[in-house]
Amino acid sequence: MTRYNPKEAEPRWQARWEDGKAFEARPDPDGKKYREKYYVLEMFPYPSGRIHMGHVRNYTMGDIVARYKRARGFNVLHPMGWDAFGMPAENAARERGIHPAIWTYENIATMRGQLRAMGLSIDWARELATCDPEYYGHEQRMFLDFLERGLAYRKESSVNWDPVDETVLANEQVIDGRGWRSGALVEQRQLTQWFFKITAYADDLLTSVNALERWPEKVRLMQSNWIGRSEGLRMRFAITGAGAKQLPGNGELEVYTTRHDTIFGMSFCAISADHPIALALASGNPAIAEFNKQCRDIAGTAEALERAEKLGFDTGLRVRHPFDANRDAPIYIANFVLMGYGTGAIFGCPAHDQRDLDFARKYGLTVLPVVAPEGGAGITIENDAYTDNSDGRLINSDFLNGMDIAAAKAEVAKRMQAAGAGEPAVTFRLRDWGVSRQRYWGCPIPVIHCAACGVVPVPEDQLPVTLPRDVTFDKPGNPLAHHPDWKHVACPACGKDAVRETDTFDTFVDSSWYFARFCTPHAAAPIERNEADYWMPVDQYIGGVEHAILHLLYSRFFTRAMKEAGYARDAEPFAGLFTQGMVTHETYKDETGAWLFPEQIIKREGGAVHRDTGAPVQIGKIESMSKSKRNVVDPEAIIAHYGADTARWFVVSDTPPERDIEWTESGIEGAWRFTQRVWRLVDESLARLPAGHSAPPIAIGPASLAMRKATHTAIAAVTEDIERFHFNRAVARIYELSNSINGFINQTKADDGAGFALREALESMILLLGPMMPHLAEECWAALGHSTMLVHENWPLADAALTRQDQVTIIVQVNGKRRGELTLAPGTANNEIESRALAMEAVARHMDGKTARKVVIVPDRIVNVVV
RNA sequence: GCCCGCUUGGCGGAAUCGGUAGACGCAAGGGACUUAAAAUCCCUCGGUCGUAAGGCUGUGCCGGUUCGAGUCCGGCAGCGGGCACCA
Repeated sequence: MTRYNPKEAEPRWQARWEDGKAFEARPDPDGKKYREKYYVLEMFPYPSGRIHMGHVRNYTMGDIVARYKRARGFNVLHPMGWDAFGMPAENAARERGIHPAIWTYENIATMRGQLRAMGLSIDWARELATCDPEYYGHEQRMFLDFLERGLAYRKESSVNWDPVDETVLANEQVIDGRGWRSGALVEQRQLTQWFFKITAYADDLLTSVNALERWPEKVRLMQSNWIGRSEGLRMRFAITGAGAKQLPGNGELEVYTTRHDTIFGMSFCAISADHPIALALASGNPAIAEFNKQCRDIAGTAEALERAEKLGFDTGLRVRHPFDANRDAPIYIANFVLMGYGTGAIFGCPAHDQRDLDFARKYGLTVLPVVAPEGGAGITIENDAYTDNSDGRLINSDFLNGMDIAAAKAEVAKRMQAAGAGEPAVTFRLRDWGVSRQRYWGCPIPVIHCAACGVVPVPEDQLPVTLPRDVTFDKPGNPLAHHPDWKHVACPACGKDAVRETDTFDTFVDSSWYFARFCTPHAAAPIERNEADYWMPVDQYIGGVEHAILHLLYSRFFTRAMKEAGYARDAEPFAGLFTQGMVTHETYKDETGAWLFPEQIIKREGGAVHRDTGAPVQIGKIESMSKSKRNVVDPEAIIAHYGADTARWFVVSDTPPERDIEWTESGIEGAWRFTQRVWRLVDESLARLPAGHSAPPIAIGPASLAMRKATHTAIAAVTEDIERFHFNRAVARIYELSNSINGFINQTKADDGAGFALREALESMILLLGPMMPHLAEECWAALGHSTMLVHENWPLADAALTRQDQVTIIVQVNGKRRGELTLAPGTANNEIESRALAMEAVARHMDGKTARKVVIVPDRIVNVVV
C-alpha cells in the first residue's frame, strides 16, 4: 500500500495545469457560440504580506465554483489581482524606511506564491495590480470622462484633520477624538476635495438593488438602508420681524419633514450650525460664531456625538406658523441638525420626536401632543415622545382634527402647495462620495491647477500621471506635496506655471472597476467593449460581508458611470453575490494575561498548558482570527504540513459557508484522515477493477446495484449542493459515498457487476471531490488508469433510474405519534396503505379498542390514524 | 433607540414543500489488529424508565393553528450583525 504524499503531488499537478494552460480564459472559444460564459470572481486581496485563513476560505469557495462550472461545460473566467494601493505601504515606509512600491511588490510576490500553492484554477495571465501605472492610468482616463460628464466635481467639505501627522483621517482612524497614530486631538477642517456624484444614481441604485435576486437579502437590505430614501415635504416659513429679508433665504426658512401632519405641534425651528443663516448671523455675533464652532467640533467625533447633549442657541428670530398667523416659533441653532441632510433646517414637534422632546425639555419649550393613538384615552407626554407614524388620529390641530396620519399629511401637503409654500420632496441619506486623499501611495488625480485657467484636466496624451519614485517620508503630510518638482508643470491650456493636484484617489476607486479590467487586462483602452461585453457581468462574486455596503455600492456606481461614458453595457457589475463568514479560533492567554499563539500551547484534559514552560494557559473566547490576539493559524504552515487539498477540504466542511467557521486542530486532522482515506480506497481497489470505459454489465447483483444507487444518489445530491453553495452538505454526501464504497469493498463476496460498480463509484467520487481537492483528484484519476487530466473531464450525471427508490419507508402514526413503519413500493395506493397500517399490532395496541375517526395519508411518506 | 438575522446532542451542523429530529463530521467510550505505538477497521453515543420488548420526553421560553410543528402565526428572552441625532 502506498501513501498519498501531497508535498510531492501538489506542485507536480500545478505545473501540469500551467503547462497545459488549463485555466486560460478565451472569449467565445473556436468562434462558436454554444459555450456559455461564466465569470467567477473573489474579492481581490490587499497585499499585506501573507495570505490568511480568510483568503484560503474565500478562494477555495471561488475555486470550487470555477472548477465545477468548467466541468459543466461553461467557458469560465477566473482571474486574480491585487488591491495594491493604500496606507499600510506608507506606514511601512515611515516605520521601516522601505519604499511603498518595493514593500508592495515584495508582498505580492510572496502572496502570489502562496495562492499558487493552493492550487487555484486561476488565469494568471490576467493578473493585475492597481498600483501599476498600466492599471491606474486607465482609471485616470475614465475619471476625466466622468469629470466631463459632471459625475466628478470639487467642493469644500469638512474632514478629520490630524494636526501632527498633517493628514486627513477616516472616521475609523479617529479614536476618542484623537488621531489613531499621533494621538493628537483631531480638528475639523474645511478642504476642497473631489467627489463622485453617486447621489445622481440614488434612486436607481435603490430600486435596482431589489432586482438583484442572486444577492443575499441581508446585503440588499443594508444597501437600501444606507441609501435611505424618505418621502416628505419641503416647506417654507416666513421669518418675522425687521431685517428678515436681509438674511439668506430672503426672509424665509425652508425646512424638510416627513411628519408634516404634526405641524400644529411645532414649538420651535432649528437650523444647523453650517446653515447659511447661522453663518450669516455668526459674522456679526461672536457668541454665535463660538457656538457654531463648538457644534462642528463635536460633530467630528462619532463617539462624543453619541452621548452629546442637545445644545441650542436662540437666534432671536421667529417664524410664523403657516396655518395660524397668530402663532410663531423661535429659531434655534442646534447641534443635532445636520447641514448635509434635507435643507439643514427642521421644525421641532417635541410631542412626536424624541430629539425634539429632549431639546424642548432642556430649553423649556411647549410640548403639545397633536396625534393620539387610535381608540386611546387621550395622550400625555412625559419623557417619551409618541413617534408611531402609522397608528393615530390628529388632535389639537384645527382643520386636521380627527384625520388619520396619512390623511393629515396629504391635507397639509395640499394646502402648502396651494399656498406656494411647499412641495413634496424625496430625500436620500446617501451622500456624494469624497475620493480625495492626501497621500502618496494612491492613484494621482489627473488635473492641474492653474491660477489663470482654474482646474485643467491633464491632456489624454500625457496620461498616465505617474507617481514619482523619489519621495521621502521623513516629515509629516503628503510626500507628493513635498516633492521638489513633481507638481510643478506648465498649464496645458495657457502654458503658464501651474501645479498638479497632489491628492490621490481613495483606494475604493481602484477596486470599483478591476473586475471590468480583468476582461481585457492588456488592452490599450481601459476596456475593450467586445470582450468585456462577453464576460460581464460577474456571474458569481464572493467575498466578506464587511464590504456589503461601501465597496459594492461604489462598484455599482462606478459601473453606471462607465456605462454613461461608453465603457460598459450593463449598469450592474455583479449578477450573483455570496458573502462568506469569517474564520475564527480559540484565544489563549498565559498567567500574565499575554496572548499566546495556538502552537505555543498543548491541550490537556480540562485545560491547556504552555508548550515550553508547562504553565497553565487560560482558554478564552472563540474570536475572529487576528494578529493582535495571536489566535491565528498560518496557511503556509498548514499547506506545508497537510497540503493544500486538506486545508481546502477543511474550510468548506461542516460549517455553512456564509457562517463563521472555527478552525480546530482536530478538524484539520479529520480532513487529513479523509485525504488519505480517499487515496487508500482507490489504491486498495486497483487490483479488482476492470479496465476503464467498460459497458454496464448485463447482470447485476443486489450489492452492486445498491452501490450504483448510492453513487448516483450522491452525484445528484452533490451537484445540487454545489449549485446552491451548500458546500458543507456536498462534503457530507461525499463522506457518505466514501463510506458506502468502503463497505462495498469490505464485504466478502463480490456479486455480478461488482467491478463495474466499484469503478463507477470511485470515479464518481473523484470527480465530485475534484473541485474541493483538485490535486488528490488528479492523482487518483491517473491511478485509475486515465492518461488525460481530470480538469478536462465532464461533471458526472446522475442516472434517474438509479436515484429512484424502489422501496419507501412509510411512517405509521396513531394520533400523530410514531408507532411503527411500513416498507412498501413507491406509489402504493392509499387504501392499501390504510389497511396495512390498521393491520399492524402496534397500531391496534395504541388505538386502544377505539375505531379510527380519520386516516390521514401522505403517499410514500406517512399515515396517521386518528382515533 | 431603529432595522435585520440567529437559537437543534458534549461540539460544528443536517432535516429542500408542515410529515422518521439529530444525516455527515469532530470529540468521547468500548473492541479488533500490533511486542508496543502510530495508522487502520468495527461497535456505542440527546435525556430518562426498563433485563428486554417497549414506553415517556426532547429543536431557547410561553401560547396558538393543524391529524401532525425544528419548520407556520402571536408574545417573550438571549446572542450576533447593520445603522445611529437622517427630521
